[in-house]
Amino acid sequence: MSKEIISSTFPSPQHNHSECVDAALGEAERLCRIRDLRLTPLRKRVFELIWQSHRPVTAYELLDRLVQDGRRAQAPTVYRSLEFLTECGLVHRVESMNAYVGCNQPSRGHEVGFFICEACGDVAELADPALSSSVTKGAKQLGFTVHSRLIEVRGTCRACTAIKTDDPKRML
Amino acid sequence: MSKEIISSTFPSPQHNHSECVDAALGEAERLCRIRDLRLTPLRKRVFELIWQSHRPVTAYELLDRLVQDGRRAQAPTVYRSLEFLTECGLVHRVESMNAYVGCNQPSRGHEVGFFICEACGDVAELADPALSSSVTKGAKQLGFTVHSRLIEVRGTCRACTAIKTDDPKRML
DNA sequence: ATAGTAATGTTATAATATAACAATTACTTT
DNA sequence: AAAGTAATTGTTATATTATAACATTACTAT
Ligand SMILES: [Zn+2]
Ligand SMILES: [Zn+2]
Ligand SMILES: [Zn+2]
Ligand SMILES: [Zn+2]
Repeated sequence: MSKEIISSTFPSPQHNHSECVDAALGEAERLCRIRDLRLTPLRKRVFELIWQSHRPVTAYELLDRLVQDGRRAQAPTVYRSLEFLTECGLVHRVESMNAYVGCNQPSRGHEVGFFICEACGDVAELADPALSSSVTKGAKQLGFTVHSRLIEVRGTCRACTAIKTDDPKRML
Repeated sequence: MSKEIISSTFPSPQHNHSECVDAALGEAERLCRIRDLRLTPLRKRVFELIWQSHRPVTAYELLDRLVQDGRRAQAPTVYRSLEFLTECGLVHRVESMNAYVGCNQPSRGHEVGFFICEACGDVAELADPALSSSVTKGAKQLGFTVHSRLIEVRGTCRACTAIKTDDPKRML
């Protein structure tokens, strides 16, 4: 049984995003139930806000939206929720952006890489064993024991390559 | 002619670091001369400070040292020098640490990955075509055009694995 | 109900980074 | 050399990202 390449493709521009949100929320609730983790209303709301798009969102953007909700939120509120969500694997931090994006396959423990479109800002997540093993091989040369990997690739997604016009959803 | 794996090994704990500094400085001056870039006294000093170890150093640590030198430096002074040094490839930014480390092979354009020892803090740089091509392959699956890659691997270097004692140079 | 734990609220501040404009220095042209 | 120009650095202020510390509230378990 060969290892599988698990990838979230980039969402097509016309896709029905509410399905993404529903799926992510359902999966999050299921996982938290199984693992006996508490997806409180606040944490759930932060998770929903992160899933409002496939673009990473910053902590302070989330804070603004919580305040718009009518909550009396402050920075620590957001950072605590983000800590919870990233620790249980529901959300990933994109280091090169200081921002957070929903995980597409939280139920599988995986070494992910991110592909970040510089035209539309969307991120796809790729768990490719070949990529992991390349890292491991590189490490071996150095006599280095790998604990964790961070891979963030910047470029242009298929859709944005297709529309060569200057009408991206957002410039980074 | 097969592509070469270019790697800076982790420095041995007893290595003569002043040789690293001399080599880096010499190379920096050579490159700047060739490319007609201005390695001013300030920039050179920042570069030297970065090379005081193989550990990434933050902008504000550099600022402190400049002030210790007797300069009237402020944050923008440091960030401007860092911008110059990173843009001409003499220094790399380690995104996951908000810190900066000297480049070991600035004369070659390369897609580098960083291996960061969590025990001693030292960083090695690896330019492995196999790693780059794994990224490219992953991208191809997604229909993604790669502009740049960021790879930061955390773990334990050979020396720190060897000394299982709790006497690392520095804990991260 | 009461005690204990986890989560959230609240205030303050640390750490990282940049904008804007002034002064100085270095380079070019005369 | 002097003047003009561009690049660099100085300076002040502020934006952005993140955490520490302690108070309060909500949930659990006896
Ligand atoms: Zn979607
Ligand atoms: Zn795109
Ligand atoms: Zn050295
Ligand atoms: Zn080490």
